Amino acid sequence: MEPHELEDKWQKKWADARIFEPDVSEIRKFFLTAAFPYPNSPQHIGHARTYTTTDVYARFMRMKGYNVLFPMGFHVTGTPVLAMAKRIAEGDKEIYEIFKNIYNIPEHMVSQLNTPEKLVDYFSKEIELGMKEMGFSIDWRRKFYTYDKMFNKFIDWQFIKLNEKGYLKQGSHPVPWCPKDNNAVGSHDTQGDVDPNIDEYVLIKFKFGNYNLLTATFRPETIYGVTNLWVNPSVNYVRIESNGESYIVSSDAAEKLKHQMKLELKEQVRTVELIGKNCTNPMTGEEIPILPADFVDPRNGSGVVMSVPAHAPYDFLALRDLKGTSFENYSDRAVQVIELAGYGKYPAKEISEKLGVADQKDPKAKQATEELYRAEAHEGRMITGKYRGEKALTAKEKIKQDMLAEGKVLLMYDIINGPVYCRCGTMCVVKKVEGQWFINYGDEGWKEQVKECLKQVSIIPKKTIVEYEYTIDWLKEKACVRASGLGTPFPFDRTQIIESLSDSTIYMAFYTISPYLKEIDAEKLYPEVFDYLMLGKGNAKEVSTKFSIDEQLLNKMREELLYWYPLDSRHSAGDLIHNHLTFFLFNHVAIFPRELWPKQIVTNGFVLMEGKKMSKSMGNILPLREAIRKYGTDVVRFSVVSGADLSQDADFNSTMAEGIASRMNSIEMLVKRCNEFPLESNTVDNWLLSAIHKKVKFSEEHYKNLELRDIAQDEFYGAINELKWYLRRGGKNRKVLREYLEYLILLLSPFIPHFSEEMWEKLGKKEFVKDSEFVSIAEWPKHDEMKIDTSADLSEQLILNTREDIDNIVRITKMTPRVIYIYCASDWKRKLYSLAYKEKKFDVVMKEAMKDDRMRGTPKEAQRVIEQLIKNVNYLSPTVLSSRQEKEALEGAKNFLSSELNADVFILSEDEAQDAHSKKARQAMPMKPSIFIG
RNA sequence: GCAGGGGUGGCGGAGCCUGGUCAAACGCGACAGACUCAAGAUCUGUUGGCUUAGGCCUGCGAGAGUUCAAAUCUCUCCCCCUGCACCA
Repeated sequence: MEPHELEDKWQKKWADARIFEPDVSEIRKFFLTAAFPYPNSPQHIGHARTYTTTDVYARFMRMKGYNVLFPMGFHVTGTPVLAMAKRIAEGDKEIYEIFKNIYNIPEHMVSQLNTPEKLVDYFSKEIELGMKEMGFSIDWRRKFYTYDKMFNKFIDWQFIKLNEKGYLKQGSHPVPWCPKDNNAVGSHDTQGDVDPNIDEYVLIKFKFGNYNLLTATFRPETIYGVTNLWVNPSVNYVRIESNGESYIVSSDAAEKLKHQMKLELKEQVRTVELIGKNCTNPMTGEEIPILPADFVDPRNGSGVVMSVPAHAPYDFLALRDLKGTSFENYSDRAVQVIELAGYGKYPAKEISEKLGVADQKDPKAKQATEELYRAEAHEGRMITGKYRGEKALTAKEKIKQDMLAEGKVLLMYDIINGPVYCRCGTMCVVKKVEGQWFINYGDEGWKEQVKECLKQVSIIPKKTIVEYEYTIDWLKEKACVRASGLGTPFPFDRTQIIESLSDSTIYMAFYTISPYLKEIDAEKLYPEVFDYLMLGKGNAKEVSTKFSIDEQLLNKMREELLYWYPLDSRHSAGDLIHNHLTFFLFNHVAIFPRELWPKQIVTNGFVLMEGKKMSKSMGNILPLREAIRKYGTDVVRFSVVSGADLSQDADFNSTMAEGIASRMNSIEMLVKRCNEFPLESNTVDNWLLSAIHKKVKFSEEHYKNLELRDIAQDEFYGAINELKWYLRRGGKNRKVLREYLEYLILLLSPFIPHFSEEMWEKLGKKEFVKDSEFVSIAEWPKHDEMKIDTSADLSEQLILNTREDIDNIVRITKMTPRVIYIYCASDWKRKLYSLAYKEKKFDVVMKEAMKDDRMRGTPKEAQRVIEQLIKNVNYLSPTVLSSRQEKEALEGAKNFLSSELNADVFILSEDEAQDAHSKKARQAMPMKPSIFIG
């Protein structure tokens, strides 16, 4: 059967039997969720990693006997789809190209996706189909969209709760802004998808007559070393008035400052009115000149720069460049502010000369600046001013605060990776938004509780715990609303929309009640209703009467929540630790009682495509549904989760995918043929049974810890190799094979469920494990300790070693063996082996050995054997076969060896060796028989 | 800068927490052989160097140390990747 027929067949059967639609029951539950998708593009194989990991886990837990709930919804909050719909409506070429070439959506379809709703509808359906084709065991009855009315009411309630706790606050906040669109811009709003980076300049007021020149700097601590100011003669400067004061800045800066403070634009100021005149350093009171420099960029900061030639290479260079002009007499002045090991009094000069920087236009000036700034900030110490002796970095902050308090400076935000342009073509600025709402993740008491919570959450992989700890410490106020976007209006200012990372923190609880909420008019979902449903406040009767909602329904929902919550496992890619997953903890701690806090978080790495990161620009995105069509669901499932350890990136490539398919094929052949095998037993039978029971024994732990890669290695690739070896060794026992396969299919079922169902069906009535209509809900097998057979394992190991040794000899001697004698070591050597394993010391073993009559007879030989054993004392295994067992094992493999090597094989014990062989035979050691090739 | 993750055979990638069975799992690639008219697929073997008896040597970013013994532990250094927010 074609993979796709097979997939359809089982997906349909599962759906018909509703085996993934759990309800409240007596059975112990397991509730797990994966981060829901944002439907602004088709999902690719990378998205499938998290969901497949979750699904494998869900399927495993289901087989372990849990009532498992794995729901899914769609996150349609925020601005990207808005921006996308707008671009489509406007006929933006670039987006049409992306849709056509990368998403494979025909052009006539694209033009219809011109509203956010249509886009969401299109992509969410596409994604849902993909998830269904992947065979994810999702309960689709619980699906919702975050712009559903009922969800809005839920989020409304959440924010009312946060406010009650005092976790919401208002303040001002700088955001990247498009002055034309009058809107905040994210990376998806900018040309080339650039993410604007905002940094803070300190604007220092230098008194100039009745005005102030405003210089912009990142290094206010160098104020003590200012020798002059710089203005660019070819730039337009203007006078502005704000807060009763008058300032001079570049006209570009004035435009930007408009968005950050109230100001009036006054007259132009010609640079000739400035250059050569003096102004006053507000810190030192010193009079300093205003000089011309070309490096000053009017678009950066204020367009006026303070010159600190001792520490700023540009300033030193610009001064030096004045030589030969009328300002020549200013050209060699420097005041040292910071002391730095390895530098003298004039670090900027020293580094510029060291690097051979020609002038202020030389690109090397930038390098010199970066190098010196880094060193000084990190290791430099103040040698002047109030904070003399302190580190430059700490002094910087203190000096800034002091001057702020004294009214000597203003602050200005600027985009430091600019200029960044909005898609509309306008250059973005920074706007200081007043009255911005925040969730105060900086609240110390809250942080403490979250840390408490973290202690009781099982974090997988363990090593990511530090990242959560770090994030909890580092989080501060998080702006939680935006002026536009899809989602829930903010309850305390309905003109604002709650942004997407803030409305997705406790939605897991919503799944428990979402199917029932659909029966209620959303308008009735007042906060008190959720108080009851989520927190058990009040009682169903009251709520029912007050809001005319069916009491039974309320009880039912409360019951669902209490049954499913807390969440047993949360899954996402590792990049969300720094925001979503930590917010998730914060919000649960804030809103829910301790017993409903999450139990586990699992994060995973990404998927690479043929070794490279998938990206639109590389054009190497493999859409999930295309991958399914090409390789089949189970192959895709297997590839994305088994290619790497959980936290590492997995590589998807076609050779690997084909390899998986061909191995599945091998298993299928055996399943089909296994009943044709005779019942003939062979010494290798016990080994195969031992192997499968070991797998059963150890795979459970791997599944629990989501060590999916190990499962793939041991249970899939390992099984193939074992089966191959079994057949090669002449194994052909129908029962043994069936037993192996029945267990194996159970172990593989969470990974490759469609294939497993088919094999489960093909195997027919089970003879060794408990049967079930679907392997997907079959009982997880238990191993039989009795069948784990150490001596069978050792025997097989012995045969393998012997085979390899013979190969080695043949290869080195280049002879064609016609007859092979294998001599097994005597039992007295095995006694020494066990002694050596136990005692590990030569003299102890030797002493013990001499108590034995046989060995006392030939002390030299005993000594030689002990020496050898002690030499490799750490390689010895705890148990060892007896001479008889060894001979039996080899005897059982005689035909195998004989036919593989095309030679007559004789198995003897070393005592039976004669003549020329006897010397060689004496070298036999336990588990390493001596070999004589003739 | 801060935080996190890495540097292992031609490549991907285990192992390193709990030092010895590590010339290093597993896979890919390459080479040789079988099958085939041939190619592909498949199967068998080889794939650091030396070696006519299962052995020896060199090796896991660089350097130093601890140890009988280090890819594995400690220290120093170099290099690479990711994140740093209001954005899903």
